[in-house]
Amino acid sequence: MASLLEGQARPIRLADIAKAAGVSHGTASNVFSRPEIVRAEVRERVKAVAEQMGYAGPDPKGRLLRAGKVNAIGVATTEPLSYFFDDPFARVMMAGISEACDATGAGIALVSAANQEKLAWNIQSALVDGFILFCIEGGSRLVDLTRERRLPFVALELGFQDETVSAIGVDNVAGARLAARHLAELGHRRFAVLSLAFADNRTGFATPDVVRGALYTGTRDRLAGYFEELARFGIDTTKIPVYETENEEKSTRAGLEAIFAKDEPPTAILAMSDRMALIAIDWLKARGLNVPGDVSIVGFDGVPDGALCTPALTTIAQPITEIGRRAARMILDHDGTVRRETMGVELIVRASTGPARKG
Amino acid sequence: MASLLEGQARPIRLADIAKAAGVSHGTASNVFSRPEIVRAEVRERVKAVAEQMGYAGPDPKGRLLRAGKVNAIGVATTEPLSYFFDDPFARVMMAGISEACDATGAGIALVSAANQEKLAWNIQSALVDGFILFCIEGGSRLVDLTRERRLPFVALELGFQDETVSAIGVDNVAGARLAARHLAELGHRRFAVLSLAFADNRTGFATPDVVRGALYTGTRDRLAGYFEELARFGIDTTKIPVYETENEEKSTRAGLEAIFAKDEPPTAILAMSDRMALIAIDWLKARGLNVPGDVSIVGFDGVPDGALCTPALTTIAQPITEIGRRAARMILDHDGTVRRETMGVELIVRASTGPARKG
DNA sequence: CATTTTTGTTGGATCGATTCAAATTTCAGT
DNA sequence: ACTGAAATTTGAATCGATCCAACAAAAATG
Repeated sequence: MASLLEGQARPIRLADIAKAAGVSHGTASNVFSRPEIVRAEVRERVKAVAEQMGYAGPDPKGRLLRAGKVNAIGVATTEPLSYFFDDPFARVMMAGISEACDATGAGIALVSAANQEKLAWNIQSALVDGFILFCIEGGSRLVDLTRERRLPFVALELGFQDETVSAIGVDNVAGARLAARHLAELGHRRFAVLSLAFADNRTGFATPDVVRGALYTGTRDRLAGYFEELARFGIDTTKIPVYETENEEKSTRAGLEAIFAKDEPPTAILAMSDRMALIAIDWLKARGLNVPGDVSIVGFDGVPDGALCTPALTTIAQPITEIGRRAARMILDHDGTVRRETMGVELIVRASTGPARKG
Repeated sequence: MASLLEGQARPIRLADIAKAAGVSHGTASNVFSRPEIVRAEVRERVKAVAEQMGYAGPDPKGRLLRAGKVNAIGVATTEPLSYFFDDPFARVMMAGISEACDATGAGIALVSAANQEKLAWNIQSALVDGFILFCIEGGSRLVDLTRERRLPFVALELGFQDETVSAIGVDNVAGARLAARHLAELGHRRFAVLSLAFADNRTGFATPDVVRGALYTGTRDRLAGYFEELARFGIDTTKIPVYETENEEKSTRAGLEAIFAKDEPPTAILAMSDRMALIAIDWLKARGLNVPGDVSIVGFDGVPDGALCTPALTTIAQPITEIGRRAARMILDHDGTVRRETMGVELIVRASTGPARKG
């Protein structure tokens, strides 16, 4: 008899408990979700029955459907899932998001995908109340996909002209100017820029055309900031090589090779990310060049790793954790409005920059 | 008229589309989930209606309830959520889990909680098909809580006697012996152990009583391994100080203070985690002691940071990524059986260990 | 004792989809 | 034109809970 029931292996539902305890659905539900409104005697009886039947407690699946809210926010990127645990920038950002979620008891669902179809499916089927989008490469596609879900979402890095999407980013122009001025004031006159992409899947030296047609306005703004400030020091910015990388090892090294193959190698490098800056330091050291003796470098982002490497990296620090916190809160207490926030940045002078060599 | 409808702001459901397009629920559903079985003409009509009405696509909440499967695995810990992004061990483990999830298209939900009640609630209400448990502190409570969900789960670090829970861990005894032998063969005779906790919330020197009554068998096994091997070299293990820490900065430093305040300070430290070992290196350097000149250290875990610090850490490496992968797969293709896997470990000799000082 | 309040319980409606057996339509073959 | 098989479509049942208006019983009030 018992074996017959066990053979079923059907999980026990709230309705089963109600029937067995001789109460209604409603009362059984109350025993678990609002026990205080149920008479003690009944409550105990139902609980006992539940215990004895091996009831696992109200299944969140059912509750969820009824409630409409999942109480979790999705964090999505086009990179593989491990990106969240590998990339220093992402990690600090996630710490901020975690903090806000911890505070309100919300969960975090990581969404990503190796390929395009899976990305679409994962976005479509993620059980979340909203999304935070890491817009790195292929960001525009990610935004389009997410928009179709008609859930609140925030894009990190407001690299989109599209004013209809909520976004949090930093003042790229101001940050870039800070970096450029710092180097110019140290006497540098020959520059090179390690740039992020201006559009999807680009790499190599960027022409003015490319810059003008930039899809990623974040990249464009940083370059504009560099150039504006350098121009104020009377530097001819049209001569400055700008190399687009994929913000990873290989293309960054290729960029450095190309830049230092030129006739007049730079004495200062403006890198649009700490990642590239760190790779550059490594590359220069391996080439026997001294940082900052021969070449100075300024990064962008302010990831913790920058403080630990040798020499420690001078950089433009974003308030990464705070951005994460705000992004999470934007989703958590979403009020239907589009928000676009721009955060300030800060120049942190460490050991990777120094006075330009005389001569 | 339109304004009246819009005022409702009720999200459009599949049923609305079906009605508007003049087809049944079933057909409308098929248009989205199995488009190939619907006649092209009908399919296009329904899609057009959906598009025009601004339908966001089938809501995963409904689908989920019906399907029963969430297609996501929960990773839980008693630490705050940011633990997953801060702790190097956790990060490598997550990379492994991510890999397995990416491969099958499953999602990852991070579960954690600042306080006990929230932990319970978060575990109870997490929308997942199973759990991977990071059993650090308070692991037993986490296991109890999870068991109540009656979902498949795996404990990482099989630190539980309880043979009824699935777990993946390493051969702690063998690993510890490897570490101890390495130091003994280098001529060391005076040791100290930086230990993980033997039970919840413990810290300070551990007495044999404490060790015998260990709740965490993982810790007990490592210590047993150290002692067994050292005994083979004729070392009196009863004299070896064993200090339990919370595996973080403060208590580890306190442990080092206490250990080096003793009459005959050790020339070799056996640390049960790389984290503690790294902190120890730092502490020793600040104290003017040379590693490995004055004191040798062996860690346990094999986190990437260990390779980067100075001096690079000699350690017992666990196949962390592989453990993560397996744990995820155990949940993903769960067959109802209890699995307990023990993985091998490896001694990685780097620069933090050297011959014992003469005299 | 009749009447109002308070407290506890009930059962049906609902959340938003998927599924499947049965009904219907389409179509090839004669 | 007719038949049987194949291709589509239908509509009710289901997933597992919560909510709420209505009702019943008990307690408080006049």
